[in-house]
Amino acid sequence: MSKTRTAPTLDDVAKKAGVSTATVSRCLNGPEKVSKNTRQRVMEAVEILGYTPNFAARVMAARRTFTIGAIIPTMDNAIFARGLQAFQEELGQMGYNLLVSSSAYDPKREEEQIRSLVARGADGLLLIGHDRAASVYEYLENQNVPVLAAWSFIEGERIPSIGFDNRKAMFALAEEVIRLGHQKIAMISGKIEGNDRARLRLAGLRDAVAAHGLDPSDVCVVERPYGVEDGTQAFEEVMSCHPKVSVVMCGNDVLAVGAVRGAQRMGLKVPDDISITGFDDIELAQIISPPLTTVHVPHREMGRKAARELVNMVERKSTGQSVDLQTAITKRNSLEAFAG
Amino acid sequence: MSKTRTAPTLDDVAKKAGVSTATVSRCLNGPEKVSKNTRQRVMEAVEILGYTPNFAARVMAARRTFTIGAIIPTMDNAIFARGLQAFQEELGQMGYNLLVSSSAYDPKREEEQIRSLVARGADGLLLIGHDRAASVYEYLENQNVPVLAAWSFIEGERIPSIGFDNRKAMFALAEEVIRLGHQKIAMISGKIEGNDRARLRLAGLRDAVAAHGLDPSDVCVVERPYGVEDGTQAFEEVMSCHPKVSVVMCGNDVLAVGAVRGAQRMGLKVPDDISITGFDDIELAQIISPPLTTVHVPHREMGRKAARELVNMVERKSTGQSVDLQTAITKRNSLEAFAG
DNA sequence: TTGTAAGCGTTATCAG
DNA sequence: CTGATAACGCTTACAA
Repeated sequence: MSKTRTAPTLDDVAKKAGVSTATVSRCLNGPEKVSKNTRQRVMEAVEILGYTPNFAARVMAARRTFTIGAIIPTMDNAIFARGLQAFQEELGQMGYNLLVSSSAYDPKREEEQIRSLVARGADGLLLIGHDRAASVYEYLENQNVPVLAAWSFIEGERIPSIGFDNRKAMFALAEEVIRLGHQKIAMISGKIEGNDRARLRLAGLRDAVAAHGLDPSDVCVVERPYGVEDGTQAFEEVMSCHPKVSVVMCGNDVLAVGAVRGAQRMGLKVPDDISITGFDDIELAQIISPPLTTVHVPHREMGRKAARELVNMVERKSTGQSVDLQTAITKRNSLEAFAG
Repeated sequence: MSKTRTAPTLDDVAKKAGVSTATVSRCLNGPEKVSKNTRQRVMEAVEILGYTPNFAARVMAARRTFTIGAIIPTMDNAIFARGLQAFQEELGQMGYNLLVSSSAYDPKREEEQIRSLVARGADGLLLIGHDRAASVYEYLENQNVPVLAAWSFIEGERIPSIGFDNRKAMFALAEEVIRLGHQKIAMISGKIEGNDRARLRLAGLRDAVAAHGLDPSDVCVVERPYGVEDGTQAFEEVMSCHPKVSVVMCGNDVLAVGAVRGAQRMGLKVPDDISITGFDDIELAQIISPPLTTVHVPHREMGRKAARELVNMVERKSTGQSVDLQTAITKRNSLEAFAG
């Protein structure tokens, strides 16, 4: 008779309170639908038993979870942290929970996580960016789950997006760089496969180069996975292959921080000997010295707006409104006029 | 008749394949229990329909989720990121999923999240540290869910822990500080309520001060929520109230980075005018200049070990083994001998 | 206001 | 190897 104890159920509560399960259920969900007396008895029983409703059962019966799933490329750094935090806060205010998974920038993993979150009954999904296999979108449509993309605004994609124009943003920064007299430009980009942000930032740079009569094929591009150390190595590679480069534009601030460290390691002064730019304007960008000239992204606003829009979609109040948030160039000290 | 399409179920698959639901279920779980022919037919149907098993239903029937829940104080910075990443990777290898929530360092929120994760059927829970209301532990025992604490090793607590001795670690760093001739010491601590790591780090500092014949009530302590800017403000406060302080020991690296910036803002050179120490040895510690002297914590090892132990507990192969990981002082440049 | 009972989509037991 | 069928714990008409 050493049966392992099992969590109490609705039934246990009902028995202890001397009512039906339906009544207990009502107490818990819409307390106003139950007389004060019974409610008190029920709540007491709940308290004594330490009852917590079984989520799976509730989901099955109610066909709603009030939870939103989000899949981000990584939680190993700050790029998505701030926006996601705002996303979660806003969701919380609207009575929704957030479930986060990270895909480690791996499309396969992302697909698994999407399926897992959907199977778990997420009422809606937040995804980062647009680049993914068509089959994923088909699956999503089939499952009839509202999905919103963030961190990238692109019109005419299969899902609406609350984000910003990565191409335009990088274009603007590159123009500034060129205006400052730089001609030999290198880029350290994140991995481009399945990553429209990286892809479009590079495209934006090429646009600007071309627009100013320089040769786009002249810009030296190195593609790296994500991480400070990757940035450092990439920087060293760039400088050894192309010593005449006067500015290294990085696909994000983390790579840029790595690049700055690479420069320091090589005994190069930033920005005197070499300019470096970032993208995202995470906290790190101001902390490193020299502080980074970078593209400022309205992370928190994006998170909040995405939360509101996604919930609207879930509640069928919207079919998906995209919004193009404005970015801005934040000038700090890592970029300077070409003195060469 | 504009019925919104609904995700396909086991039943749909069974019909399409011309078999019973039981067979489909077997196909999906233990493929070897089904003849090759039927399996093929079933898989085809699954494919065509784009079927994904409903997680809630599965959980209800199987009474297992193969998911582990973790509640961390914040995802807004790197302190827990690295360890958690390792935790997730290890879980993945063992066939488990991870669900993460963050409590924003709020005990109430943490309790909600615990209940939510348990209700969601988490097979086991990872919590950070030990300080929480007894009622929480009672609830957990009542629910019969294995729980493990991390980031803090304390013997004799209600749950086993895979972590390190925060008190001892800070004691060691403080001894080093004192050995270097510092006598006027200040501490910028994280919020202590419900946070044993913060509490014990402060205690460790006081231990060391007392052990060296200094007056513990002489150390100026300011307690702050978490964040770079909090560290900066705290630093300014400390220096204006206690200008003779020669070293500011911070409860974690984020606060320390803030403190360094505060010093810079006040025109103080670190470490010439003032020494600053951190705790955790996150990536940021090496990036800031001067790089931080801090306590190195074996984040990844902790994450991996915690994953293995928790899964053992879930699978009833262990009743909970604690482990005390070793920390070490990482000497960089933010701490120097007292020159006054 | 409360109770009864029919699902919700799986898995698992037991026959065949 | 396969098929019925009984759980699993909850919500929600529908009745009372």
